[in-house]
Amino acid sequence: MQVPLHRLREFISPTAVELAAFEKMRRNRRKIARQHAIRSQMEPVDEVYFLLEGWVASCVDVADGGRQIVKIHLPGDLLGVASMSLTHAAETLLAVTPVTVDVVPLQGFGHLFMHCPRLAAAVFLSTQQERVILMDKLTSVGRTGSAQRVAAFLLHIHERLKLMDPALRASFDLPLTQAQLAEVVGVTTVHLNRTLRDLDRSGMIERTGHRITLADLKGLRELAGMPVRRFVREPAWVTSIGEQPESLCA
Amino acid sequence: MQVPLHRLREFISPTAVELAAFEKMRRNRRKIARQHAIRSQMEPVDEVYFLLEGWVASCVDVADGGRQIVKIHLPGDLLGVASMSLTHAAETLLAVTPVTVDVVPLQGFGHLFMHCPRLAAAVFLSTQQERVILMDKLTSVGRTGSAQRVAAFLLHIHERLKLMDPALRASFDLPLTQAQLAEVVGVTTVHLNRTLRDLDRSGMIERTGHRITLADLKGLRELAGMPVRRFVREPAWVTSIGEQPESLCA
DNA sequence: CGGAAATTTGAAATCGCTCAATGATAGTGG
DNA sequence: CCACTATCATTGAGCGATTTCAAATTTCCG
Repeated sequence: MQVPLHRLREFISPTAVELAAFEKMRRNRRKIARQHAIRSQMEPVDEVYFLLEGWVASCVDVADGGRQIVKIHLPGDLLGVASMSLTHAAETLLAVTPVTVDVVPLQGFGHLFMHCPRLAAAVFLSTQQERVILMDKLTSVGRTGSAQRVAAFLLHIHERLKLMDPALRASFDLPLTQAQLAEVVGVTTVHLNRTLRDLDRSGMIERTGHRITLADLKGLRELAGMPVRRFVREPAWVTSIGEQPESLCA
Repeated sequence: MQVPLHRLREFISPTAVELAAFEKMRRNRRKIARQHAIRSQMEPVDEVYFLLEGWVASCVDVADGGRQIVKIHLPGDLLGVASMSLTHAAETLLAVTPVTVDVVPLQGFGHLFMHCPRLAAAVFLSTQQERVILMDKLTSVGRTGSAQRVAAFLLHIHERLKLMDPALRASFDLPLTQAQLAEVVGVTTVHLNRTLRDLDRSGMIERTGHRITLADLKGLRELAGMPVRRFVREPAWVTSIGEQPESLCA
């Protein structure tokens, strides 16, 4: 299987040794059927997951029975990392499509983090990126209407799919049900449906089954109104240990 | 000045050497007047900030002129860390009260991160905690009404103030204007005002100027409907380097 | 082919927004 | 210390966006 390592290479260029260490961290492979949970909210946290194939929704339940999808994960993502700060998982990891993950025991992750500073920095930067994405999402949901939220989400997913496949055009498969899409953007299923219809009729998107075409990228970006984010590459502070051998806190 | 280090001690118990290294990281002290920006959105990122005194709002602007407050920072917080993944800042750091910060150059932060693995792990866990808080916030804003959101926010701030001062009772000063509170919970100023009035009339909170009393904690928690989060202490994977001397990725 | 899940539409009710105006409060300079 | 001014808090009324409830249609899967 082709291992999707593009997320690992997004902020630094790992050495062969580092890549090998990362590979060694992955343990049992696990396959999960569509609509099944990889790990449920409130379960004790003792592992994270490396997503090889499929789409995963990260869901937070609320008392009144509803739930919010706070993140759609694509291959290459590490799942469940935020819950490492908790004794019990913050989120349910739900397989939106058939999914393949590698299980990463916390011990393995921790060992890597403590002994491979550049990889630790790469993971750290990746999670700060997730934080920025969450901030933008919160802004989108808190301050804009449903059409703008849908536009923002479609553009976001499109960007991330392009990171996996730079040849990707304006069309892509969106394997989410409308109910799930509604949970992502924070509206009702009914209202989401109408919003999609309106975007379709206005010519900004086209739909054929679960295939979406972003027909008017510029218009969608204007509509969404979200700031453009440019991520860093190899920031100066991520030094190789060789450059500064002595440890401050041994 | 009393340095608020409770956030640093939340996940691990730092050694004297580690504390000293953390102290050395802080540089110029800077004072910022109420309603002034510490650092504005879109500015190049070359430092983060350690908040000593005062409250800071982390704001994301949208194209239509509105903005979302994605985080209220209290003393002890590191500000601007999420933007380390970007070339230009994601958020404006706005002083809600008169504020004192220490400037931390990225180089200094990076040096600490690369050479003090346990401190790096502590900072990492702190930022994963922030991610969980953002996920919960997104859920609150995406799936619940204004009264529930206000309840969730007040409870959250109350918890965090108690972390600073364990003796704190049900009353506290909330130095935010209603306009800012509205930007926090994602509603209009007008609607926020009515929501506060309703919570007040229903007896769940009391207000005297900027002093808030959470008169019915249980009722507020039930109303907010957010899951309870318990954070880890000294997780097993955070080892001292002495225990595992050889580096995997030197 | 049959049944379940997903999509789509209508109509009425509710929540939150906009616009507009009035009171209260706090900070500032004389 | 007071007057002045700007900011902040509060309320009303009407409008618009979104939800809720209910039902019909389509698609998907076994």
